[in-house]
Amino acid sequence: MVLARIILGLLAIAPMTGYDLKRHFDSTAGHFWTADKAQIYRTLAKLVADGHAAVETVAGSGAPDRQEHRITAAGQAELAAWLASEPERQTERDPFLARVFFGAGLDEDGLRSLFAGRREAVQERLARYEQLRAENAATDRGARLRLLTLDNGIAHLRTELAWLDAAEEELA
Amino acid sequence: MVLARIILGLLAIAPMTGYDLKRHFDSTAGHFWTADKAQIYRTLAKLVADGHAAVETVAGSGAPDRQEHRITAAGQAELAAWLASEPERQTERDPFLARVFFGAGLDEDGLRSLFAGRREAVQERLARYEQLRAENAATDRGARLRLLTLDNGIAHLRTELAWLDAAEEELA
DNA sequence: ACCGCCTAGTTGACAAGTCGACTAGAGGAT
DNA sequence: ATCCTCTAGTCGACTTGTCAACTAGGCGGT
Repeated sequence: MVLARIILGLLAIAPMTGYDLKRHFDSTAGHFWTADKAQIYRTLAKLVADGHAAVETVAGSGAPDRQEHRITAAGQAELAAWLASEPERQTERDPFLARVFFGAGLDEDGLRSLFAGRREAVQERLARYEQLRAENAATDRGARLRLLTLDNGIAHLRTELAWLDAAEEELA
Repeated sequence: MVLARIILGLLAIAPMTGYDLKRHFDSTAGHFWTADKAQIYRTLAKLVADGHAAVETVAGSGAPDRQEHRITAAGQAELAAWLASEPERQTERDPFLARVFFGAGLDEDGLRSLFAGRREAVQERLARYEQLRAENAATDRGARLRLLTLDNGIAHLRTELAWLDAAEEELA
């Protein structure tokens, strides 16, 4: 389960609650993984059950109590083993491209709005990533690697925009 | 369920068996969707149950009998409705980038082989896509749209290679 | 004669992910 | 006073996807 390893990785950066993790998946880690909060909490429980993480309840001042999870030595070993293992093969799944692939079933207007919607979504994402990019500096090797993945996202979003330009021109 | 719509779309191009569909997901449609054969057969059964597709057993000459599925009028309507509906938002999930994100947990050699493996996988894919691209001509609007999605894959793979160059140089 | 591969499909057990509802207190706005 | 949002977490039902095993006949090679 990749999610479990990613959570371990995040816990290795700093101890966190499920809520914190969810925010990471919605921001800093969002460009390479997404996760439902129910799934996050269940995975955290499993990590604790497996001895890869430990919980500590921290009384919240004002806010609810926090269930802080921190990675254990066993978790650290597990994370290292995963990093060194054979990468899982990626399963491409892009519903937008699927729609384009069958786009012959749409009229000109339908296609146009399909592309327009994509363009908007991509631009929005790109703006977010560039913002993030500007806010962070590559202080050490870890930060540099994390920024590299963000640069990867940015590069692909730009490629997508360029492809949209070409596609719309070809269909015009 | 996106898979059901994609299968409908493929059946709209030509009647097919589950086996044929699997081959499509492993080749022509592989750059935007993948599917397990068990899932394909179950989805086909559901499409038939919903009246979106009809089965016809064709005696195989030599080979086993073929369960040819063809799209029905109701299926065609369903497909058209999906194409015109709001696109589902994409869930980015890239285990390779996840590994890079936590790459600080790897030594120089580990990182190098991670990138090298990715480069190899990307180059292989790119070669396959370019082969496919060369084999197909844009005869009509449908074919042109299908080729556009392939071009999308090619563009992103090239971007990935360029990013790998930059990343390896930065880490060198 | 036997092995392995291709076509074609089925089944069961599981793993992973999604959705919505629900609890609960604090703080801010109307 | 009431409502909304944020933080924090839990639960159940459900959908989707994955893995491995299994059937079964035909074809080609050794």
